[in-house]
Amino acid sequence: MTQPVPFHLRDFTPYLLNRAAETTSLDFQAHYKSRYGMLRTEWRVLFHLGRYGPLTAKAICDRAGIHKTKTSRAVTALEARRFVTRRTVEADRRHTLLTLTRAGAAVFDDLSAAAERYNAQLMAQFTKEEAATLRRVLLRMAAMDAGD
Amino acid sequence: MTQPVPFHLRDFTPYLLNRAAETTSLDFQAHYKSRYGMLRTEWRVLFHLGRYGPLTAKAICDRAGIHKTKTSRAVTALEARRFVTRRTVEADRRHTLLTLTRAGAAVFDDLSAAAERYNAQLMAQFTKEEAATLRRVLLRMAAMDAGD
DNA sequence: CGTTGATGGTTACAAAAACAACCAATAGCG
DNA sequence: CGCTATTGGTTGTTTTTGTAACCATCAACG
Repeated sequence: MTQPVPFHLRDFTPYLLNRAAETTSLDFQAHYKSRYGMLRTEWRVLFHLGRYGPLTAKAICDRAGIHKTKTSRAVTALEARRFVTRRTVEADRRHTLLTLTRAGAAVFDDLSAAAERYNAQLMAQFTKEEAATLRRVLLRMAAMDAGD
Repeated sequence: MTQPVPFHLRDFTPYLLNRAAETTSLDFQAHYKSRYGMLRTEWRVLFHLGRYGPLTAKAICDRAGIHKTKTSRAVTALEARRFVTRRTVEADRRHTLLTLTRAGAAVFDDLSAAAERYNAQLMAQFTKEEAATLRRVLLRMAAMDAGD
């Protein structure tokens, strides 16, 4: 019972997205993995903290779409490397505010610059219109209408 | 040392790709996971076999970009559920040719139809041009110029 | 106030993936 | 032939992730 016009895997968007995501992430991984021994989740958390200021773990979860256990472990690892510090919010002792240390901020500067360069180089092969369309479509698909 | 014009995570393509890939994959996962208890890799392997005929494990690895250990284990699982059969190629006994059973083919038909529907629904919110651009850009990024 | 229910966050355990070592079969070459 | 290198594939072991249960703190309502 094969379909009349079987559709190719190349036309299945989730598959394409996964392949492209994997390829580009693996490429960029070299930066944070070899230089700083970080995992992807740790890099994401670090980026959020560096870019969007001190945040609670919950805020990172919401903005970055990372599960709270993953975030918790990433923060533990980042803290062990002395890239972030935790501080309990006295007004509501359930929250802990996360801040980058000076060392963490330096890593963020280095990596975010590398990310920007990588991104520029990656997108250089496409036209402005293609890049704009890609961004718009992906944002919509990821339901990233607000925040990140 | 914050950058003069810090760039947003929303502009970092690998991040967007990961978010979109995760969102769509999680959506579609419901189909093969709840109905057939399959894992993503298993679904991918099954799809390749259903769509592109009997293949060796190596061929699947190359075409689908899946590591050989993952493929091996996926095949073992699919065989246990009697969705595929292995047959050693006598001309070169290192190869084993994988084929879908009737049951496996039925699952493929069901799931590929579901995939096509899901994809159509996902892309319905975009214009033809957007969809075409997305496909072209993703194929290029994933370096999927040949095969899948 | 006191009890119930959220909420932010961590920890314990199970599932899956990454990585490396391994085995059997074959190709290539002296 | 016989030795070494390569190839297709599997298995073992360690990391990483997912899932669920848990703890502490606070909000809300009687």
